[in-house]
Amino acid sequence: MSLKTEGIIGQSTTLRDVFKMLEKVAPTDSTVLVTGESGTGKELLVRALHASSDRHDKPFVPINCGAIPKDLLESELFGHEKGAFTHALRTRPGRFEIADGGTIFLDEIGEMDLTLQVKILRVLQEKEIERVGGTGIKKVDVRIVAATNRDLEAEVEGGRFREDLYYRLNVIPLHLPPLRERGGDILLLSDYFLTQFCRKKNRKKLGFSPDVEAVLQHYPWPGNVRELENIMERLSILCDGEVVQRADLPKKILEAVKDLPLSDFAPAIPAAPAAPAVSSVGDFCPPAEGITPVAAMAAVSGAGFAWPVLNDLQKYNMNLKDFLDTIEEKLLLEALSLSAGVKNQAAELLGIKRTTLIEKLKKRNME
Amino acid sequence: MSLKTEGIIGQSTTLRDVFKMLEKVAPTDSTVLVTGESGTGKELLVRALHASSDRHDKPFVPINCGAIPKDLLESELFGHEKGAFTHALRTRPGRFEIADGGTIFLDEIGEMDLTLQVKILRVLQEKEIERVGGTGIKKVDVRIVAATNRDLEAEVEGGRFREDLYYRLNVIPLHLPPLRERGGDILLLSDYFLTQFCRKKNRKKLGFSPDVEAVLQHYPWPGNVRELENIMERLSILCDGEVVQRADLPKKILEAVKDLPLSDFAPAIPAAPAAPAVSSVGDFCPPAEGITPVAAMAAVSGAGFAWPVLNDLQKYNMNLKDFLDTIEEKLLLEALSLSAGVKNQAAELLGIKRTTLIEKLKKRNME
DNA sequence: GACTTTATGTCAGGAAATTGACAGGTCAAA
DNA sequence: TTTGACCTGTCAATTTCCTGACATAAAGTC
Repeated sequence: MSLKTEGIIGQSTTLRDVFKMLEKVAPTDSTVLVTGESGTGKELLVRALHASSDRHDKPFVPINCGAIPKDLLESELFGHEKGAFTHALRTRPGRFEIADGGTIFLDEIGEMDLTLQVKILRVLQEKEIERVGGTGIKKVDVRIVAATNRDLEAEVEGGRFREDLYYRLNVIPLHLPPLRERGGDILLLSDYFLTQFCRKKNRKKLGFSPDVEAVLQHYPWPGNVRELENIMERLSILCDGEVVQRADLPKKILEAVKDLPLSDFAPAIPAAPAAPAVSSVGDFCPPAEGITPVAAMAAVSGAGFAWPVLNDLQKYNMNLKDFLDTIEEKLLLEALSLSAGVKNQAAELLGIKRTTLIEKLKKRNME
Repeated sequence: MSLKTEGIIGQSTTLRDVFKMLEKVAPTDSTVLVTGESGTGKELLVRALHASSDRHDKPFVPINCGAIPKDLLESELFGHEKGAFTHALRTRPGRFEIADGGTIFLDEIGEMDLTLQVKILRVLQEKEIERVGGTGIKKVDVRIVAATNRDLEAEVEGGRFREDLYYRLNVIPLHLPPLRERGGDILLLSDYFLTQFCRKKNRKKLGFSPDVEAVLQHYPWPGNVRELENIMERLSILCDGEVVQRADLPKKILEAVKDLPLSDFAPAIPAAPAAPAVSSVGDFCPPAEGITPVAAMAAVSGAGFAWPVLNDLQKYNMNLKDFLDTIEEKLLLEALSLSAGVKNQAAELLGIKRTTLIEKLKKRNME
């Protein structure tokens, strides 16, 4: 089966195909390795995988291995006992424990330390973990899904990634091609995101004029899905009519496709026949329903994270500054919690200087 | 019927009762007026009302009349034609048009200008609107729900609110008593919010120790539901075990109830028997399901707005500064769009000085 | 004990954000 | 034509924020 799967996934070029495969793979509990450029929506895909698996009502625990300082990552994954290291003030469970019964998503696994790789391997083989400074081992039932935008085979060659771990992870490889190679998906995704944003902003659903569709399909989307999502949000704010016109698109995009004649109405690549959940039946954005492949994506809506809107700000009777300050405070708190109170590490998590963190805390009389 | 409703609503003291009434009122399309202190969850209630009405798949359009500068409010509600006033660069539809078929929620209606009140009255009576500087009138089918924390009768007395509008709005009055008068709801809500936050953070569901329950019920909650929500989020971050202990609570709360003996385990007010959707059956936070009264609330989950978490930040590979900057930029854009490009008004919307807005735009090379 | 690593707080200089004051443009009504 | 009500941008003074440098403490290693 794994061979067959490999073949199909390898050839698939549209999101629909990927999701079809997803449905087959989802219930199997196999380890999955997702590859693809930055911004191709790997997390989106994995969330959909989890949502359509039998584990869907258990935790989905994503962790970005590249974003967490490596000295923190181990205790983050496996937890630690009180006093395991300096300032390990209290015992806290690791992500594997939290994910027990569900799915853990190891994003950017290519960035992971060689020493930690061994421990991941152990979880894969023995299904058990040990906390940092821990006394005993604990059985866990976790499905592991990993993702990377590096070429892992090359990393193995270069000795930066353990070969045995690579083969353990790579049971089911899923490749997410960059958006520019998935012409048929572009309109599907554009419509999906635009609909989402319109709903969030309580706006009428927007449509695309034919030449906008052509432009969207010819633009190379260097930022992949992330960029597309961004553009769609922008349109949901800035576009005035009920149909997005060529002039509404950002200059950057129009520049990039300016060789495309305005009269070129016919989309070069026919749009994949949209699944019902996405096609525009009603005048407004209906709540996502059904469990079709594309709906699986809708089900994980917000996977791209819903950025705050002005309305949220008004709801709390805040001005811009207070609002941003509040968000900042919440993030400070969370970072401190994650690092068990170690300011040094909390600062690193937030990507700010330690002294800056201290200043921010002082300003707020925190701790 | 309206009389009977009034009576029951007037007497109800728990959320369950209010939601029961909601179910009766929701399908009727009557105009509803919600009263209650700031932070009692008026918007939450109204969203639930909309969600359980026949209009649930049409737009729900909230607008905070108090937060929007009054010269903007009219064009915001009714839209405007191109050139209707200085810098009305383009024609844009008003919220009433956007809400067509659905529900519009006029929050803080007590703050509304007398002149605008007349126009609202007209919508109520004639079901038609006219854009600012508009050429013709347009029929709309919108359910109007209003809310205020002022004493509208007193406002009418004082001539600050039109009596005719008051009676038109006040067909079905719903009063949301402050949290401190709804002892039985406190645990229900606490559990609900805590569950929500745990799910968002991929954490195991947390429980309360008996004396924590007692404390929560005795604390006067001056900030009402908003404050409670805030505390629950804090706990979902800071609490380490699987059960919230007395020591986990903020000092402020412990101070306020310090006269309560530690041994007073028995909750003074018995918790309302929790509906299934909220009671903790599984170990983890299951997705909300069902359409019971309390589930109506769960259905509008996120009504309190999901604040960003560290995970979102990592997902975008951003540091704290970039993240906040991005949010800021999105809000700037939206404010500018809402004010049709008038920086003066956009600044007011954001609660910042006009010059500050200009600087921020300049920094980003926007427009 | 010497050395390394990792944590901590303080502080001052420079960078950046915010704001009030100024100067001016446009439009419509008087 | 003048007046008032808007809007606009610029600029310099003030305030706030960020960071690098310094001084120190606790723990582990050789």
